[in-house]
Amino acid sequence: MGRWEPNSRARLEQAAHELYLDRGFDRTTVADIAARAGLTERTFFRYFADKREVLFGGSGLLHDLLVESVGAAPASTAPLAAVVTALEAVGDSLFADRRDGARRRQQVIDANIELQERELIKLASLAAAVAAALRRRGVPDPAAVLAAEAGIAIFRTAFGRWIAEDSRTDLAGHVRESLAELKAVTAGG
Amino acid sequence: MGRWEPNSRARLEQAAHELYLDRGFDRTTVADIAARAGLTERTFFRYFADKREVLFGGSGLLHDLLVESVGAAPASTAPLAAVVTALEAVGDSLFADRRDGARRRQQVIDANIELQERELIKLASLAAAVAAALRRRGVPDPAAVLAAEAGIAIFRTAFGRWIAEDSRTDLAGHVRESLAELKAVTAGG
DNA sequence: TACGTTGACGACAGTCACTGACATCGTCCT
DNA sequence: AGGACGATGTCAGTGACTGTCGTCAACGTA
Repeated sequence: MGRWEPNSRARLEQAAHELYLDRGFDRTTVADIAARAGLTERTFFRYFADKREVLFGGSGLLHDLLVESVGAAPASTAPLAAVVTALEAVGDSLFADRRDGARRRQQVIDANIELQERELIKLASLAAAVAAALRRRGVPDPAAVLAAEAGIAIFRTAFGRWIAEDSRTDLAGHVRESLAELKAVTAGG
Repeated sequence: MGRWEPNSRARLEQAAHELYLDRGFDRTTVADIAARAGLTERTFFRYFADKREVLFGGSGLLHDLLVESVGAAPASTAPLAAVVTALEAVGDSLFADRRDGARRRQQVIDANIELQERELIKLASLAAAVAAALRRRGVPDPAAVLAAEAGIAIFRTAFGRWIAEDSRTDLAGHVRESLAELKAVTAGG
């Protein structure tokens, strides 16, 4: 047995989520989080770059899976189709049984501007990574960026509706709907 | 004559821009800025909510003009067309003779992640305002958000290319090009 | 002219996020 | 046994941001 309780990182994450949810993000200090986890402030910052990052630990996984999935599409697939197919697959495999958790997380983020800033930059870096994956498929530059950006916009609106709903529809369905909406909008304008 | 030099806000803005540009954002303290402007740190925070906000003073103007311009389009205009037309008009009238300034500003922002976060949330709030303006025109909700989001994506890529170029093309031209690219991408995928 | 009010700023103390340097002590390896 | 290692604690520091109060010129008003 080690000198300390195991799973420090998970304990910090758990403590932070709980405190953010009931006190709100800006009324919980890092010292609070560390104390609840039975650790010190300094240790918190060894696991998380800053107070916000606790809520975005899963974004790396989404990032990797999305890039991989875009790269794996048949060579003949059109750029936006490759992105949307990747979103459907990854979204379902990653979020299928976690809607309540996602809802709570989003509730915390929606209540705080700094957290929204962090979320936006994560999404922007996701878009950049998808654009790079498209370029590797031979898609030239303005198109690659725009297809990636459009894909992320689709994902955002789809995710929002998936979270807002009570009925048991899947995320992928919302993604397909949002794609259709976007196509209608760009065709008409 | 007042008890102090006039134009405190402008002096702080000037000092901040100069320091951000040559030392970089994170190696200049608010005390530095205030001292160069002949003021105190406390006064800086009376004019700017935080250290980043100094670089985003003009965003309110862009916000208002864009919303007004979207609202002023003929009722028959399609959503995305209204947004893009507004972007062309406002972009030209607001940035026409300020490309060098915009370039320097962007250089500072691109060098610092916190500033990119702030820029992204400004753009997101711009998109939200445009979506609201579209809703006032009777555009239903998924379409309004997607058209606004698409418009902002168009603006971002257009602005990026406008800044990167040396030749004297106008911003509106880049906006039209980006729109065409997006249409091609969404039609194909 | 005297006097009260206001507005812009300074002074000061305090909180909190975040960092660097170093100490501590189980665990593991030889 | 003994030394290297890894996870954590301790401590001191910087800097962003806030609340509170004091100051003083300008301005209006009696």
